[in-house]
Amino acid sequence: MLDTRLLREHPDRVRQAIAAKGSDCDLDAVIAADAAWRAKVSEVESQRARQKAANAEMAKLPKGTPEFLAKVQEMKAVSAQVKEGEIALGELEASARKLLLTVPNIPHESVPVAPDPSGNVTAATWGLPDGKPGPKAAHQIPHYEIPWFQQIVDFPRGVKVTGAGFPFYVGDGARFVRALLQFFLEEANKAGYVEVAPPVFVNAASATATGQLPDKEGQMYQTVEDSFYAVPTAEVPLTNFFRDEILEAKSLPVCRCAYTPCFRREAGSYGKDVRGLNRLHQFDKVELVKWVHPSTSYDELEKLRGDAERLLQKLELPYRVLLMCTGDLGFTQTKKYDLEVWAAGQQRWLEVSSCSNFEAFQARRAQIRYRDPETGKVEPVHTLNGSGLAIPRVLVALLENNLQPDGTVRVPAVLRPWFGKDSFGGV
RNA sequence: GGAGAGAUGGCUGAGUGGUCUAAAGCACUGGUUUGCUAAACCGGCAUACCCCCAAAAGGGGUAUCGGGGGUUCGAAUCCCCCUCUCUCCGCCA
Repeated sequence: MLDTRLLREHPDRVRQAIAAKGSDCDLDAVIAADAAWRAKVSEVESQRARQKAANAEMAKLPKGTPEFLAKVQEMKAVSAQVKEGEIALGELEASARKLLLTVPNIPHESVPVAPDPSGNVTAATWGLPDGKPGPKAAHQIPHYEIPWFQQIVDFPRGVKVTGAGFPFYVGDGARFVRALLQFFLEEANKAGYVEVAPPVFVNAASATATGQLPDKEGQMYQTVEDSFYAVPTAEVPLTNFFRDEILEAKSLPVCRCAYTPCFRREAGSYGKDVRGLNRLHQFDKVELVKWVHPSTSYDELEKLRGDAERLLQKLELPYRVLLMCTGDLGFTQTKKYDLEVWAAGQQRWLEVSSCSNFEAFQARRAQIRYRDPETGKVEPVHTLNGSGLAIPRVLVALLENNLQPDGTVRVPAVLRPWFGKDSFGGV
C-alpha cells in the first residue's frame, strides 16, 4: 500500500511505476475514489460536530422541558442525516481502499526499466569458470534420473499419502534436509538474525498484511473449519509478528530468521519445471526478515543478499545473482535480487533465494512503525526479506553438481558436522 | 468439548445513558528546587484520518474504551452476534 499523499501530490511518479511494472492499475480511478471519499468525510464530520454540540447543550437542560423536547425533535433529523452519511462514507472508504490496494509499489531508481525477464541484469556470478555455466558434473544427469534418487526421495508414497508434490524424504535424504536446515539456521544466527519458530498457519489479517490476500488466495491452502491459511513462506508469520506495533527507533534494525515448511498450491504450474524436486507443494525453507530504518534499507538489502550468497559459497555451489528489472518485479517490491544456483545435471538455473526491499509498502499495510526520536513522529519502518535458503533446490544442485564418477555424491565440508558423512548415494 | 468470569490508554485501574474533552496511580519525559543521588513541586504524555496553511511550525475538526451490528436526540455504559483471555471440569503430545 502506498502513501495516499504520494498519489495526491505526485501522481506522475506513481503512473510511471505502474507503466514500468506493466500493471493494469487504473490510477485515475484510484485518485477519483480518494477524492470522493475525502469530500464525504468533511461533510459527515461537520454534521457530527453539530450533533456533539447539541448533546452538550441538552446535557444542561432539565429533561422533559419544552426546550429539551424541541431539541430532541431537531436532532432527530440530524441523527438521521448522520446515519445516512456514515453508510455512504463507509462505502466510499471501502471502495477507495480497495482501489488503493491495486496500486503497485514504486521501483527504486537503480532498477533497470524493462518489460520482461530479458531485462534482468546479472549482478554477480560465483564459481563459474569464465563466468559461464559449469563446472561440468561427472555425469550430466538430472537429479531425478540418478538411479538411487527414489530411495532418498519417495514421490509415489507421497502421492499415495497426500498427493503430487508432497514427497517423503527417506534415510540420507531426510538426514540431508536436516543437515541443510541446521547449517542455514546456524549461519543465520551467526549473521545476527534472531531465530524464531513461528506458527505455520496464519489468519486472514496476517495474509492480507503481507500481500497474499486478496489476490493470491488461490495459491494458499486453507483450513475448512477455522479459515486459516497454511503459510506459503515464513515471511508471513515473521513479518506479522510486529503488526500494529510501534517499535523503538533504537531497536532497529531488527533481524530475524525462521525455518518453516512452506505450502504452495502452485495452481497452473505444469510441465518440465515440476519434475523431481524443482517445484513442490510443500518444501522447507529458512527465511530472513529485517525491519529497518528507512534511511538504511538499501544498504540492508545488499547485506541481506550477501548473507544469502555466503551460504552458496560455503556450499561450494556455482550461482548467479540477478537484479530483477521493473517488469519482473513483484507488486510489492521496490528492488529484488534473485539468487540462482546452477544445476549441472539439468543444465539450468534454479532460484534458491529472492531478496527484496519493500520499503514502507508492507509496513504501511501491516501498521508496523517506529517513533523518530528527533521529531517524535511515527513513521512506517522499511521491511526486507530473503530466503536463506530454499532446501529442495539446494539439494538438487548438490546432487547434480557433486555427483561423482562412482555414482556417489560428495557432501560439502560445511555440512559434514550435521550430516555425519562425507558422501552418500551409490547403488 | 462443557460451565462460569472478563476485555477501558505503555501498565494498574475507576467509571451502569448526557461537560467522559475517560478519574487516579505507575512508567516515561520536560522544568523548578537542591553538594550528588534521591525526593518534592509544576507541566507534558495515544493513534488514525479530514480541513486550514505553498510547506514547515501551528491551528480547527472527527473517530477510537476487544471487533461488528442494534436501541437512543445522545452509548465505555443498555441489547444481540463474533473474537480473544482467565478460572474450573473433561480430553490430550
